[in-house]
Amino acid sequence: MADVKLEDIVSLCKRRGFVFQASEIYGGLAGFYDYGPLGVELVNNLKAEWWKAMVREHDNIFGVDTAIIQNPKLWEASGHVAGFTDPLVEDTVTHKRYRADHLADTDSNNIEELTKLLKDKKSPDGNPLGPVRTFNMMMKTYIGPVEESESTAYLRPETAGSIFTNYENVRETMRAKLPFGIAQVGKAFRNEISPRDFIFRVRELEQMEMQYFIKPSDQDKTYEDWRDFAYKFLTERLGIDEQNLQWHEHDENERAHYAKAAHDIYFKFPQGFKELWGTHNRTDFDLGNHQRFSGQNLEYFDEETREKFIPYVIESSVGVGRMLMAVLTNAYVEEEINGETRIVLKLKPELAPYRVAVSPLLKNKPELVKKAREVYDQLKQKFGNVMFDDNGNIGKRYRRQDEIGTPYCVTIDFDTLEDDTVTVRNRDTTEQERVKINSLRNELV
RNA sequence: GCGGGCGUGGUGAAACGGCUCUCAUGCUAGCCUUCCAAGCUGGAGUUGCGGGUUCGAUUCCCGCCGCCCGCACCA
Repeated sequence: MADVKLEDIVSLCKRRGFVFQASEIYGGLAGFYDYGPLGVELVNNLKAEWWKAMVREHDNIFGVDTAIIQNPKLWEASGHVAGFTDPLVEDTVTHKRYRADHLADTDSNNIEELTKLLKDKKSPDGNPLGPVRTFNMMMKTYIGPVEESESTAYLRPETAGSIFTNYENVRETMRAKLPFGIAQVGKAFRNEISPRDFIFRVRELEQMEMQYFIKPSDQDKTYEDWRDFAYKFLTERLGIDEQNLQWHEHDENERAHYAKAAHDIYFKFPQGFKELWGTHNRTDFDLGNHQRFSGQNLEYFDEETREKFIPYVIESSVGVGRMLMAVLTNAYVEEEINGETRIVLKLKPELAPYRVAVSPLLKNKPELVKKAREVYDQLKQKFGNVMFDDNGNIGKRYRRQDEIGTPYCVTIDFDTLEDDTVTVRNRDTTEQERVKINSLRNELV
């Protein structure tokens, strides 16, 4: 089928209650989005699936949920205060912005030093440069009611930081031995210069991250394993087509300050192949820095070899919003049915906002409605996410469910009253099957 | 942040310096309907925000906000 357009996804999200612009009635706020009733269901399903695969199915991976605001020293140790506070200069003619340290060809972040170095330099376009200014990508806030510099804190720019600071706590309380992992799902905040592409690049995002602590000698094998895990999760658990996925290895220039190696899985978003899930070898960068900055001993003692060392870390990191967008894009299909176009979300049944919709064939026959309500109540107990719909005609209801990805529609007709059977209509094939009410629980999988 | 384009019911579109801003679809109420958006009769719902020009602005001008594209950025 033709490539999915971004506007199709945006329109569907709005129309059907997946994603709304934040503060929409006030004109919105760039880089912020809200999940609607269906979006939150789908997102919760995605997170639950990840948590299950990552935490529940691994004996040696433990979950945490840490504070969004941490001691600011954490971000000094992590390199974010330095790495996020980019010194920028502006071309006074074209108003293009450049990294001052790049133009000056230095590692320094010092404003005075950079100003000195760039004093007689021109921009790449040959124009004079404006003053060097810092641009901090971390969102600042204040602790306490008074805005004093002493009370400055940051909203976390990633969830990984506070996993590292809990490394020792988790190791100790869970009596964990290497290798083991710590996983977290949570919000992070970044002052993106220009948020773009709907929910792809945003200023408030939710991450699903896992940091796997290992012996340095295991780094290559473990790195490979977690790359496999990510790929399998996307294809097998989320049903994403392989043709929509691509591997991308970071070269030296692309890598984050903490990473020795980085592989991303790219997904074919409406705006092209873009980063979805990263696997990084962070080495002992983080724990090493935290040991140095905090003065706390974070070494691991290996009973077998009687050695002490700082564990290496392999990170697996994926954004919830991007995963949602990928799943929607992957599932979005427009197809011909009886000469008309229908939009259908071919979501895996476990992920769909509603597992099943229940309808009486006709609305103006009380005995059908009553029976349909009974079936609805039963299924509701089993699945929880069940919708009742008796508005309009039956075809209209089917199409409505198609568009929100409900895999099954159960219809109660006059035969139901005689023999307790219903029709189960399949979203993808549109075919119907006659099924006993008692066996419905097992059919709708 | 720079440059360009755009902003009209929920969605997708049309029109206009003035007359009740139009259409489709969706939503909704009633009727009808024995399986794929049928039909009939009703209903609610729109010019992003602020200012200016004007007798009068959704239309023209300015600012802001937002969205999309390109550049830069993406730890």
